[in-house]
Amino acid sequence: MKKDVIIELETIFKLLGNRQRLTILELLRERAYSVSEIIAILDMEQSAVSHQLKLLREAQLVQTKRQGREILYCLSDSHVLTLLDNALNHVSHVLKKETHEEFLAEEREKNKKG
Amino acid sequence: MKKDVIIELETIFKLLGNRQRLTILELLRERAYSVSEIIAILDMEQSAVSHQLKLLREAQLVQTKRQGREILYCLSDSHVLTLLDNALNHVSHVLKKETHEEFLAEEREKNKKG
DNA sequence: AATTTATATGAATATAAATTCATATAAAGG
DNA sequence: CCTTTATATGAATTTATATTCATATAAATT
Repeated sequence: MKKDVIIELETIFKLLGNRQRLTILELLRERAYSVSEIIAILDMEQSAVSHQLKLLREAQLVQTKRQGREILYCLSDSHVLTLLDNALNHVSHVLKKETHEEFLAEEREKNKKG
Repeated sequence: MKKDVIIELETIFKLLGNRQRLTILELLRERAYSVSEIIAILDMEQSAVSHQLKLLREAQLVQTKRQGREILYCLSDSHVLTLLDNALNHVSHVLKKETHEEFLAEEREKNKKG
């Protein structure tokens, strides 16, 4: 695989690897929301949300359009949705076996014994 | 979406959001490789590879089995492959429009003017 | 059982990313 | 055109992640 593709993959996964951004994307699955709505619904700091949205925008994961005073954010395309869904598949698969929490608990046990 | 699912998603995407780990996973798509093979092929530090493999193992993205002196690593399941493929779809979609590099160049231009 | 080879781990340091705070911009409404 | 409201940005700080180095472990070979 070419290096620039790896870099692009890294970029997009890095973006998705953040709770705040995931939560925002998850919200935007539903419909478009304005920044202030996002802030209110997800109870996050204005500046933090704005910074995160900027990153998502730059990576073309979300799009904006102005509506009066507000700026509406929505998902750019269905690829992102598919990506999230597939990740969910994997996650539920992993969760069925054992949760990350259980795993970490086991690790702690091992360390005590060892 | 439940919080623990978001956390799991975060965990997996965070893992995938790293060039070294992506490159390792990409290699393991082909077949199983021993740690020393991975080190040689990808020209990475032994310790770095070992640390990354540990993370991938803990997240159940890869599995191991001993073969004589060596330890073979392979992908755990097809979910990971699907995930990578979907991400690639998105990436090629984004790359068609414009590369990240071009985008950043544009941003720089904007900043000069503004 | 001592040595070699392959891999893993811990801890320190370096680097990158997130958060916060202050401030800027830009459109809308008076 | 001045003020308010909504959002964005820059820079400093905090926090998380990666890298490196030294060392540990564990199986295989002698």
